[in-house]
Amino acid sequence: MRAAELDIVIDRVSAVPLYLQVSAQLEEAVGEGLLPPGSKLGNEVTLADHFGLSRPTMRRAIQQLVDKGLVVRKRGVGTQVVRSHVRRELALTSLYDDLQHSGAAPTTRVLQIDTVEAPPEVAAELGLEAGEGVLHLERLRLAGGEPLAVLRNWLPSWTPAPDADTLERAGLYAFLRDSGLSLQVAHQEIGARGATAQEARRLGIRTKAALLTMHRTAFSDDGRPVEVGDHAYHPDRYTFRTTLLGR
Amino acid sequence: MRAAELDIVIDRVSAVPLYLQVSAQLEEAVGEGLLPPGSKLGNEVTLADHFGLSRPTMRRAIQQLVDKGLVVRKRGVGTQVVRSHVRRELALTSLYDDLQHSGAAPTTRVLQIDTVEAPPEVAAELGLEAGEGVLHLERLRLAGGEPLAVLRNWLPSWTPAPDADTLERAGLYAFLRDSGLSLQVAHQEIGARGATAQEARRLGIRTKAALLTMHRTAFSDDGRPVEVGDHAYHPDRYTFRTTLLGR
DNA sequence: AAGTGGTCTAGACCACTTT
DNA sequence: AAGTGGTCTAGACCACTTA
Repeated sequence: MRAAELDIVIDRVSAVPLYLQVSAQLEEAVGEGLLPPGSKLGNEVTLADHFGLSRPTMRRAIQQLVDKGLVVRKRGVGTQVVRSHVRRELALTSLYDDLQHSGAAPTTRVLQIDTVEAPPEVAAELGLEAGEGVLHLERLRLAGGEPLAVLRNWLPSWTPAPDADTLERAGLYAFLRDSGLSLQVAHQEIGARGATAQEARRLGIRTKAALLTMHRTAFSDDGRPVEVGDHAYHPDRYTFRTTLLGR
Repeated sequence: MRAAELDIVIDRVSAVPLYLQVSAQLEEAVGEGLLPPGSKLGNEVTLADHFGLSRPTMRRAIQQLVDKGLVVRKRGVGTQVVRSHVRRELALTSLYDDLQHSGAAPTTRVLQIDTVEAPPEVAAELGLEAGEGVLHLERLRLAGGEPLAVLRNWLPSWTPAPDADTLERAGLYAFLRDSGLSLQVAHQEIGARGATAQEARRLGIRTKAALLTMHRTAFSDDGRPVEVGDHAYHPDRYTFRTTLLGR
């Protein structure tokens, strides 16, 4: 099926941008197999016309799919659905959100909430003086009752402070969002190392067993660092998925 | 300094798109500290005017920086440089390219090149029948003489076949690029596990020690899968860096 | 009220691929 | 030659933030 034959509904009253309305419905069509791997979408101008959009808007909708790794475009040829099963992308959400969306019934056990002197590296990343007071969180994330990850986080003292109850109900990112702090970008580094005795105990693995680690600094929409995270994942129960784009 | 005061040179004859010319020079300015963390860029309309560009083009240049996690934008406020040291982004390049750019003097030892029956999972990912013949590569990547990663790759039989010499000189991605195969998108999954005895021997670590793993499927610009990679990295010598964008 | 970025339009010209 | 995506322009109107 060509994209032009799809049932795309456009609501010009909605607050959702047109290009997102279209790209979301195209993405759904790819997911449902209405646009099977290898099929062509049809050219931008025709599609724009068909849906009653300008070419830039239609183009932007398609670009969304390119950025997600769902389709590829080639000048002179056209736009085709990538011949692969779709994978969930890596987005700026918390592990809690991720799990909730995948229906894995995540729960959180708060191990510690306290104010500490910022360790030098954390202070540097948060743009604070060494030894300045920061909020320190330590949580155990579980899915289906099984331990999934040990989460350590540091927040500068100007941020609102969550309590254990909030964290166990909603996750850190949701709390920050609800506090009016919109996290816009994060830099993260993914690696591996052996588990410490404490981590091994908490995750139910052997000491020195492989551990998947993620270190992250997240920034609010005014560019200030808001959170440093240092997480350790059970290697059999978590992986990171990303889509890479060339040229 | 505001971006409007920067020495931005625009060459309208160049084949490089204007928005890339501008974003590259802005990125450089951020890297050099001419636009320090927290500083404002100035509004789009003024900048576009100043550089003699239309607003959409100027906007696209700035969007490039947003996508790289260098700046954040906020409606009603402006565009500010993120308060962080810049990190290299995760791009669709080979490990070989990565190392070469960082000046770490990478070398490659080809351990094996042969044609094998595709393992079921690889066949599925390459869109082949199980047992179909595929090219199988096994390489050891070193940096500064130290083993860095064990690289296993599978390519469908319709792709050109590199020889050991080519792989040791240029890397797999460069070879494919030179063969006219442009890799446009890749889906990858990053995880951790314990090293097998063979991997441990090759990387100079202990059996069952932590290993950083990456599994990848790369697609050409016509959407066909071109390569499956299964890599194991020395955990002390390699990490993955990514930038995440929200909302 | 003034300033900012977010979205959308309706064109234009070009580079590349295929027929 | 025909068809495709890539780039660029010159506007318009809107939503949000700050003063």
